Amino acid sequence: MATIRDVARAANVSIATVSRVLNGSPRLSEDARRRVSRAAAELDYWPNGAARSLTTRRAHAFGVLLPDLYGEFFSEVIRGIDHAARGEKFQVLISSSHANADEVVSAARSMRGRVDGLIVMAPDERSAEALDRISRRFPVVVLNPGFGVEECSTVSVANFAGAYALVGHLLRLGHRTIAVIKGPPENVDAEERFRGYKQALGEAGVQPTSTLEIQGDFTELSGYRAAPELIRLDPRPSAVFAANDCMAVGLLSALSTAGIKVPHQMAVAGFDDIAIARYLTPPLTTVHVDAYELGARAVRLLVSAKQSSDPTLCSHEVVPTQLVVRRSCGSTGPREELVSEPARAGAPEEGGADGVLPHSRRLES
Amino acid sequence: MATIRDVARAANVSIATVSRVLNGSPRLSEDARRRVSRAAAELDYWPNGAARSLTTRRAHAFGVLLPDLYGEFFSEVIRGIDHAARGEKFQVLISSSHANADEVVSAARSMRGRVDGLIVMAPDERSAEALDRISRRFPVVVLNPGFGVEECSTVSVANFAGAYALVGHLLRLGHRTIAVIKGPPENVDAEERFRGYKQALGEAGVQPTSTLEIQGDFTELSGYRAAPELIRLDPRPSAVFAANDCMAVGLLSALSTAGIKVPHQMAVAGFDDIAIARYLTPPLTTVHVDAYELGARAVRLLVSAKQSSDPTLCSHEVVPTQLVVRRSCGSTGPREELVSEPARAGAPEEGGADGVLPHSRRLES
DNA sequence: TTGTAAGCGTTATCAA
DNA sequence: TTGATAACGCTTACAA
Repeated sequence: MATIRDVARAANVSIATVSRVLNGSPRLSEDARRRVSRAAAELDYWPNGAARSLTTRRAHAFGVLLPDLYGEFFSEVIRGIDHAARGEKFQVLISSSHANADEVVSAARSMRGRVDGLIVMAPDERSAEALDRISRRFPVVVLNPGFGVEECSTVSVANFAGAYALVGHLLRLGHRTIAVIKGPPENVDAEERFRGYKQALGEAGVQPTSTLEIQGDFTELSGYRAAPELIRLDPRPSAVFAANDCMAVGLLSALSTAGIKVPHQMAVAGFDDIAIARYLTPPLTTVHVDAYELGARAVRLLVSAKQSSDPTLCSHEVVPTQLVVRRSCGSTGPREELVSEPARAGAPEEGGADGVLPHSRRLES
Repeated sequence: MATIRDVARAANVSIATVSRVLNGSPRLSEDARRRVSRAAAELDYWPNGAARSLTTRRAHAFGVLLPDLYGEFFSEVIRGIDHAARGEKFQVLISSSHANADEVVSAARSMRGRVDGLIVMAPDERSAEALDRISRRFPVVVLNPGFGVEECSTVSVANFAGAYALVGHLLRLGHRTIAVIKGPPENVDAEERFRGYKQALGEAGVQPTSTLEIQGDFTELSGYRAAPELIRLDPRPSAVFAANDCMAVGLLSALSTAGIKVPHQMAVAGFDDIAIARYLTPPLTTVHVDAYELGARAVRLLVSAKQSSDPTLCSHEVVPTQLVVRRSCGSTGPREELVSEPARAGAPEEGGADGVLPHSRRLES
């Protein structure tokens, strides 16, 4: 493989000149420029990125550390990151499946010298110390941390506000006995969504009832299993808020088997707005989480941190969620205004598929 | 940031010794080992990857070049790659949204020195020359190439076999007038699926009828628009093979609106087995494409190429597809044996969601 | 068993 | 405007 030395030799100049030409430095004779360009093209010279980043101390790359890569959420986050990074001419180094804080640190460690910054999604609440260690060496943006993060920037999902808005919607539809299927106990998203639920009920003057709070774990199965419990309740809830769409899917399936009509006998709402939500029977009212935006903002934060005068300064952003009203909760008196969903950010135009898809209404929260 | 020199100074040894200890070289005094480990820990020394790969000439990373990152297919490919790479202690450098061959080459170029091999999905058929250029500098595995690739290894999806098996299934169900909604004209997956369709019909002695071959473009909308055409046909087809699931979704939606019962009045089948396929009404019979495996195999190929005696030797693998029988095509006489779907490779256990999901039958092809 | 020193392929700082 | 040459931080002969 040709190196800068080979090009220099072929062009009959020094390696310094080759470097200058290739990096577009001013103050170069047209002659040198021509000779170097020609030699580089002839040898099909590809500069070595490792050598370059060793001297310049920048890698033109971001690292991404995730607990998992499974499911739409993570793939959308990645897509947002990739897209934004590409716009900034940065590459993306991915490392996923980190089950605990130690793995995150070791992955970050192995990226030393290869990335200019890190986007991290912490696997659990005990990662605070890990983040601290990492952020001493890299600019770091933490995605949706579930704990207080001081030393680095964060981008979070508006879980609380989303749940609050959704339950508010249910209340406005006239529901007063609203059950909830909670997410896993230690999960921060789950906790925030539950807080939003409580808050909305509290403000509406609805008494909290612990029997209406069913423990789930974000799986379809746990939603399925919640059904008999819900049906048995007295008074039976007229609406159920599943803390994520997967559980709503399981619940709908079980209710359908049990012959309970949705939304007439029981309204069902979810959270996340996964792809299948609109194809369910009935289409699921839920809260849209913009994972793409989460990733894209993280990149922007990282870029602006590098350019700012005080790189240690950190900001905390919250990506808003959107209430997506479909048919699983019925409608308020008069027919609702139907608004088609906007295309996903950065998604390829799907040629007016709007005409095909179930309509829905969106409200930012 | 501490460098190897700082560690050497603190441990009172030479940098060579530090390097040896950190890389686990044998023939070292316990004393040196202890002192170096201690100093490294104390300084929280993180080796510089760029420097390391500059000297060792290996980066412990693979590059991934994709046309897009949108949709389940690509995210599953990435997941397969990431998972397999992690098993081999390799990192993954991603670059997507390449619209043409030039962009692919320039992305590959920018990865020089930073990766040990490349997994490439070519954006179009004119990429052959680009691949040639790239494979002169890296070991390359091409994902699902639509053209003959000699100079590097490939992993492909069994599009032909999948379509052949699916149409065979329709024929066995007694269908003789089977329409097809084709994919975009230049698309290789689309072509292969169409070939499989033709072949199956041909072998069954069914005359090809050009009016049964409707042009689509893989979008939901094109499937939707195919419906009136199909309904108007005389004789009306008793089954339709949509060359991908998106088009099947659009078609189902249109047929439902038109009041045509699926599968009784018209059977519908798709290809890809996207996540929503099993949630459609009725659940869609389709062909499962294992994108995860596609990615994972690419990594394995790359790894084995590096270890083989002749790294220029290349192999061509085909990932089999699976016929997934759900309810959109009806059933053969006696009730079909119902077999639940296996978990996705490498996916987290979803705790027996089998009980919740629509059942389906799978056959490898 | 350890240290010295020569790279790896760039960029950047001097002089010229 | 150009060319030597010294970094950058590491690994690895080769010597000791």
